[in-house]
Amino acid sequence: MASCVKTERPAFFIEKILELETPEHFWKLHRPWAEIGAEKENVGHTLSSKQIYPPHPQQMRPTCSWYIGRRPRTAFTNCQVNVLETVFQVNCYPGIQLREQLAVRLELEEDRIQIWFQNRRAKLRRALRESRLQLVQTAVGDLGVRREVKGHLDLEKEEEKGG
Amino acid sequence: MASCVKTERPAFFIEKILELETPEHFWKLHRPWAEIGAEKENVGHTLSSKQIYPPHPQQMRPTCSWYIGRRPRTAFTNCQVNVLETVFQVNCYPGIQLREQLAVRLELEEDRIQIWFQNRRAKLRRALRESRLQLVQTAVGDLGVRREVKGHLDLEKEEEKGG
DNA sequence: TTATAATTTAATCGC
DNA sequence: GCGATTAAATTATT
Repeated sequence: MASCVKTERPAFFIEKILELETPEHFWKLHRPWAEIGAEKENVGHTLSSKQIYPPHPQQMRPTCSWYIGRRPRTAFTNCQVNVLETVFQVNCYPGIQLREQLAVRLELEEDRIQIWFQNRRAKLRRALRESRLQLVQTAVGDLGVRREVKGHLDLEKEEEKGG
Repeated sequence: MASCVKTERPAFFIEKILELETPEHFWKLHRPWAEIGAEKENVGHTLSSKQIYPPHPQQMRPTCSWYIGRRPRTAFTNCQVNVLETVFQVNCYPGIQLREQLAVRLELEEDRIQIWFQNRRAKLRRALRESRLQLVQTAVGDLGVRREVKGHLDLEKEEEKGG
């Protein structure tokens, strides 16, 4: 890409820097839920904040995604979603305090709440964008239809003349 | 579901939940992106001039103008990132001079470079913080394991005695 | 397949 | 400059 073409410039300081080896990153971000040995015994009741354990104690295959390092997908209940949606209608930017309260009430981690609102806002933005786009498109379409109609009428006139 | 049972706590009035109590929050409620639907034309995106964005009003919570005026996300090429990472390994606080040089070489604005290094440092800090945390947690976990093991051993002794 | 939870990271805000 | 947070873009799961 253009960004990477070598220029004819004399050696910059950067060139020296760039000649150094690039040791790849050896640390991964810490993913507590990916730790195998760190299961908790009290799986029955959640609300243990920040202490995460494999969601499916049965399957311990190392091929599982939680093993690989991704947090297992949270399945919100209808009820939880209802509450979140209701709050969202009034305040789609809940502060930390509200998020914590929601976390307690819904028995979720505060992180899940925050992510939920982020994704929810993205969804709203997407919807608005699409509806705006559709508005434009229908407007343009209307223009096209009118032109077509006008063309047809003109053509009919011509035909009348010609006939 | 358990998440939704009503608790007996009366002190959970909706105003607090929705953060309506603080007038400061009131004006930021539920009004994102809808107000001014100004779709801006797709910017050239590479070396576009610096001031195409509305200046940020004095105090800005997440509000609509803040969203609308947001700079379109820069998509760095792999090559650009590689160079930046390489430089970062040597100097994660590049001065203005080095940043300008990088900007020229990578065909980016110097601002993008600066932001990149800021974010990169934040990432590094986060990683270090979390790896430290993990160290502590595994240490604590080890303690727990040792206690458990000791308990088991004690129990075995007891059983031996009893049998 | 779609919807959406989760991840990564560029950009923004307040300090 | 840093911490926190956001949006954008993407990945991946159910």
